[in-house]
Amino acid sequence: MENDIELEEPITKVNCQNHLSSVEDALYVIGGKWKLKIIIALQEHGSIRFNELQRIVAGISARVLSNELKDLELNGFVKRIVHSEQTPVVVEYISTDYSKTLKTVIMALSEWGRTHKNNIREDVFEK
Amino acid sequence: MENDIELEEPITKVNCQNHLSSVEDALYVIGGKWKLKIIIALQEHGSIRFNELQRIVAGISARVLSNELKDLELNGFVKRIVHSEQTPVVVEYISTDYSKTLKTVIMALSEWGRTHKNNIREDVFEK
DNA sequence: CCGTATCCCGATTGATACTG
DNA sequence: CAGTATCAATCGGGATACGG
Repeated sequence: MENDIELEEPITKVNCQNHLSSVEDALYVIGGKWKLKIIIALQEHGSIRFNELQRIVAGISARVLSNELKDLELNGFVKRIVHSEQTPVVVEYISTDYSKTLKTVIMALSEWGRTHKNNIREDVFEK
Repeated sequence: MENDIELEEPITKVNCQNHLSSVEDALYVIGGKWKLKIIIALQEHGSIRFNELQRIVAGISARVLSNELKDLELNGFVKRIVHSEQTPVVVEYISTDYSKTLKTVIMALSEWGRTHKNNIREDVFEK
């Protein structure tokens, strides 16, 4: 990165690396097929049990859901609460305050996905 | 379209399915390890050639980059321009206007990733 | 009911080499 | 330079079965 500095857009190139790096960091934590969907389900349902969650996040298997929940718990998005006083044991999952910081991300993605779907239905494929 | 006042339960469940569905649609197109990063690089560099792009999007292989670019072109995020008058052939990739609609998504993700990284560096893991 | 443990398959990807 | 071809390896994830 030495000789192609044209002084045209020096800041842009820095911004690019910043964005790339930050987006990469974000995707590392919330990327993948399921994580955001689980977070959304958790946020909007308040408290959910395992099987209910599996029903809401359509298509996910118990094994994958279990693994994803562990990941999300480690990263502070989910709290796992065990009611061991009951039998059989009841386990609830709730979203944490930290997961609320994803609100703008989720809104942006949701909004974009919605309009994109409409665009496709209309005429994206006709030039 | 509607007010975002936090209501109680009934609307929430509908919103959940809406969000889940929309986010799913979004991730279908821009999900995965590379797509957003390629879009970012393209947006901020204006016009890039293949090998330059491969350098910027660190870690991507030529094969994967080639496939991703085809996908992105099909979905209207990238335009491929071939200058066949030159030898060897020069190919540039530029981002389309449609990819600009992702601006808020990228900003939200980038911003979140940045603060998340800072949080981790500090004390997220100590309660 | 709430998961975990295996097994296993197909898709994704990295490395390398090669072509126009 | 701009990719493509091929192969090997990895990995996410489904199916199933089982234990607490």
